[in-house]
Amino acid sequence: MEYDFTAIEKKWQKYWDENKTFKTEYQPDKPKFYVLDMFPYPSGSGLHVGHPEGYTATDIVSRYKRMKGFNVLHPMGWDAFGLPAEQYAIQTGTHPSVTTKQNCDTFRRQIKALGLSYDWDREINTTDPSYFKWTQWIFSKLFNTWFDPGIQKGRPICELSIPDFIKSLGEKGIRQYIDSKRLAYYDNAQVWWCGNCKIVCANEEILNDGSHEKCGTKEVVRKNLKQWMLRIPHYAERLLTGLDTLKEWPESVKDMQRNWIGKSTGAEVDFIVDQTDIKLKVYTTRPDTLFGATYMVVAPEHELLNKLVIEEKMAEVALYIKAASLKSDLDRTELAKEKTGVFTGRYAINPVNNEKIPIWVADYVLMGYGTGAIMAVPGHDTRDFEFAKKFDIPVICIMDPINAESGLREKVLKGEACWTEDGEYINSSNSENELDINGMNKQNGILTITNWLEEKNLGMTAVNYKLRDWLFSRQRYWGEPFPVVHWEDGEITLLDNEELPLELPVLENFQPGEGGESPLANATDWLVVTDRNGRKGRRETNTMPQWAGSCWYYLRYIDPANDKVPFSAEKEKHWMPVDLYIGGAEHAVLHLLYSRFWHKVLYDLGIVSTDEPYKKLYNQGMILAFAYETDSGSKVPSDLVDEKDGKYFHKETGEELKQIVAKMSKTLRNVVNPDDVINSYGADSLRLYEMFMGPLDATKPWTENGVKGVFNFLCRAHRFFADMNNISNEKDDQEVMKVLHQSIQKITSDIDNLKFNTAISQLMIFTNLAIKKGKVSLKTAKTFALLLSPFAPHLGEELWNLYGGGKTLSFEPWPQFNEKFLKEDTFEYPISFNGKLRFKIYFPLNADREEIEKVVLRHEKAQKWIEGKQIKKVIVVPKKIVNVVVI
RNA sequence: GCCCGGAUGGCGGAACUGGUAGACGCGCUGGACUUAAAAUCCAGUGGACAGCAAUGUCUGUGUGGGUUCAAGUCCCACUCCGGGUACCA
Repeated sequence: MEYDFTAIEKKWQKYWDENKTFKTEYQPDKPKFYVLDMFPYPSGSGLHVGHPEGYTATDIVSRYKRMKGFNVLHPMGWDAFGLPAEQYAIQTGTHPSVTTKQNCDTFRRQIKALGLSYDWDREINTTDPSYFKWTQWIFSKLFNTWFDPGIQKGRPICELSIPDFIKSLGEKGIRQYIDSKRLAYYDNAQVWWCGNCKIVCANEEILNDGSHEKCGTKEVVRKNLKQWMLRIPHYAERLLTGLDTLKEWPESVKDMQRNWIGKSTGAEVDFIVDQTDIKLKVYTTRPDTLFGATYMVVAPEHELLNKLVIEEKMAEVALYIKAASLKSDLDRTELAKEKTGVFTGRYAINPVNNEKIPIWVADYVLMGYGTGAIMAVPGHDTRDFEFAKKFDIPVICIMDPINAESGLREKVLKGEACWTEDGEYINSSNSENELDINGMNKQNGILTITNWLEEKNLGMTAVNYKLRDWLFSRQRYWGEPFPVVHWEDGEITLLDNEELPLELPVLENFQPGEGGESPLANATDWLVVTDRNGRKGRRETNTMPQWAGSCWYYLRYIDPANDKVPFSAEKEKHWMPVDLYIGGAEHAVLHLLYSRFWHKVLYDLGIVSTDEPYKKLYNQGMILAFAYETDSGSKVPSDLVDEKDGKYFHKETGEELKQIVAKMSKTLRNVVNPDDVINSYGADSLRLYEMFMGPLDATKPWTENGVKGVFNFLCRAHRFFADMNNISNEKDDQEVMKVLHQSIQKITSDIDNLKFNTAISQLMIFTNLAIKKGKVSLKTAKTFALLLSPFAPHLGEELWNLYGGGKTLSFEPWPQFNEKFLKEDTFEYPISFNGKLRFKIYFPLNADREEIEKVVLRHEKAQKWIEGKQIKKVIVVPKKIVNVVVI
């Protein structure tokens, strides 16, 4: 009987589809399990083999949990807004919604061909107005929320109390005050603009060398445009501390988020500017190095800069500011770049010793972090050191690197090298103001000086975060429209909830508007609004970024058809949090941080019931492919490569090539298409292979032979288990029962730990034994079908059906292992001498140490190792090992 | 530079809280079936050495040290590879 995988897979996919086998009903009395995939962007090129990896993993867990009696929520949908469909529209005039629909259809067909147990009735699409209605609704919530730092909580804007001095400013002042507190606000911000494409780009589209990834030109500049921003830094502390509660997240992801949030503790210190009444505030993490400060730097954008500069330096400084403003952030931060700067002609007074230090302007200080001004300590900060060396500014060593190697220590003490580590302070006292930290270490120094600053009212402890406001608008057509009107008098109002969704206008011209505006600027009818009083307004032409839809989609799956509210509160309470979330590591920071941020806001507003959305997170690894390169490192497309005796040669030049592992790419011609794999080996083989390749989180290269290997296993399994001649009425022998129950135990715990590769190897071990035995009982064969089914569901169902098990095995109870079959009464002890294994002896499990020791030492084979030596001791580890130590 | 992660046969990878390294699969070798091949089945397979052989000895988890009766696993130093991030004061 042949393994006709195509027929089997079609048959069961049709069955699941028609019977809605995996439709999830709301059953509050049953334990729930919510398994989520990071939903895909449906690109035009269809599924690649990377997609099924995560999807198969979650599918295995879903099927397993169903059999374990859980009510499983396992949905799929489309993150379908995005640039490619819009660019295609610019080129061809095809509306993005048409392209999007086609792509979704392809993705759905391909995903269904994998036999994944999604509840397709819950399918969502971020471009669907019935979906983005609620994305807009959440935006309104963000707009109408402020963060109360006192209780570290988001609150409705109507609960914001207005200070009296603001009230006295009148309506406009009040409005400005309120706007300055909203989590969503509208303000000038810099964006990337590609002069070649005449389009605004996202940060991630700008490559490290400053070129635009789409067109390759370097005509990318910064432009100042009015933008929507979200005040995510207000939630920095919550987002940070929340990480500690996520016990089932990979440490690496949490570390990346911590780094991204970038909390640092230090002090703000006020410096008086000599001969002025200006106070210059700096932020430093090293207030202990104040005695070593030999100059100060302010960022070119610093608001006090113009007031600071002395007359004679005005022109030079103005020139410098101009030059800096033309540089992109990238130029400014490019490594190995020579530092630049200009002296302002002004001096500041160092509060610890009243010495005058020059104030410079330099673009290595960024306006967006801290106070935009620093005290520079070249002796103990590498950047300041570089700058000081270049401009001949004195370097004072105030910390003796007592543990450094002597040559370096000499240099540091002379100010010829920079030392940033711990040591012992020197030159750090001033008797006039009773400050002395000489001899202390870094930790005490920081503490002492900070206390001193606070006492003297010169500074205070301060905390800073690297996390910046989130630029939340894109100058694009194919995104969620903002439910916003800009009125001619400057007021911004939101649409009423009843007016949502605000749909996109139908356009024929998708070219960007003038001056960096989105194509929506062309939709004049849609754009202009007039209110009841004849006041004219204009809709927002920006749209939301792609992150918006993916920030909350896991909530919509809970109640996808609800048109009254985004989701019912009762159902939300039942299903949340997501129990298992699997996706690529590329979303470790942005998507997961943004999504956590929105969730926390919704939580504060009482809209969701949990503080964190995702209980367990797991990153699947990337699937790579073999590629080939010449000695000089140039890549050779895979179809130009011949293999001979494990070596690789260029088909045309005959040159020997190196096999390397690389990302699949069209240019390397090593892309594997899941459709092809399914046609040749079936979906079960594809699923099984992707899980068998290695640990789920590892990056691993695809090999055709590997697929053949698991295909071969499924053929063997089918040949044996689908042949009723091999299924007997008799009881299985002890060995079969033992391995069967070992398999149940191992596969169960492996699925719980997402170790699918070893679970599959156990299925193979059992199959090998069954084939060797020639017959197994019906009960055992049924158990095997159940164990196999999460991994290879089509074959699992087919066997189950063959054994007369009923309609579908999807809700059959998961097999339980019985300890009694695993019990052994003897153990084969490895006997080692001085740690080296020499031979083995069986002992009954209840044999005591003395007895084992006696038998081992008397054993014939032992004499060889004992002879002429002294037995120092004998170590017996029950059920593990015996080690005889001789000298 | 900084922060993570990794390195085990020809290849992908196993190895519980330190206790028989190399499970399972691929590849390879030999054999059976076949006119032949494919498919299938059986056996072998880290390396070196000795032996006709069963077998035996040595060696072996990136490198160098250490702890331990015992180290792939723990500690210290280093090399290489992958990911993230970068004038964040």
